[in-house]
Amino acid sequence: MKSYLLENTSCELEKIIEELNRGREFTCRLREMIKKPHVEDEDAHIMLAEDLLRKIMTSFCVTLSILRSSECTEVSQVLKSPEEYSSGSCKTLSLKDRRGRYKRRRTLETSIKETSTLVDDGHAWRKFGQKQILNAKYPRNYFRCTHKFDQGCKANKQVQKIQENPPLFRITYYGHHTCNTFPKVSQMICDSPSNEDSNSVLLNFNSSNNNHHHFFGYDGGNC
DNA sequence: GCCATTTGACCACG
DNA sequence: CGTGGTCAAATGGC
Repeated sequence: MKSYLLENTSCELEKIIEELNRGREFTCRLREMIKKPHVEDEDAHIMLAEDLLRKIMTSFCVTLSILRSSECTEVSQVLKSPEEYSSGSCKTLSLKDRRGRYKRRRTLETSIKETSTLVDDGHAWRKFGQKQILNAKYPRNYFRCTHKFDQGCKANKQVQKIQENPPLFRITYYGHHTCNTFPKVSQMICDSPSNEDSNSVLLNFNSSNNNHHHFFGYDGGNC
């Protein structure tokens, strides 16, 4: 268990260094561009510079995301594997016994949005739970990033219907996306009123809901 | 057969 | 001890 934590931490450190190096590289290139007094195609030159700027911002963004989300408690979540359970202090528990064994994350939301339309926010979410909440009319739905396990992305969100007429949903985001999967450019096909059932439509969210920073229309999904 | 969702079980936390 | 967050077997859809 402890070794898992260490491995993951050093892995994150590597990621951070890699990302910072990338940022430095882009910055160097941008500097070279700025140095050039005259260029043939000025428009292309500007576009290239903006592209580099975007990449630099992305680099910062990714680095910060990793740093922000690298608490040990969350790390242990990501790495919960069968081997982890069967080794070390965990005795030979039956599969059934393992249910619900986890470290609870900090209850520090990244952002809260309220919306009347549930449309795609560009990220791939995987529903992992639904819960009836005390004094709440509608159940709360729990989602994690699809890339939680393959890329260790720690982004989570909860979606809960607050009222029916007019429909209102509260979306609470936890953590930032550290996965490298770029969100698709959302088509913003809002208002699909046929989607009445919150249980079945919750994978489609509004891109205006996202909690991401926008840098020059940056199309990356890492922040 | 694979992958996503559903749903009851399990457990951390206040 | 109650509530809410997460796990994972069962189920469903493709």
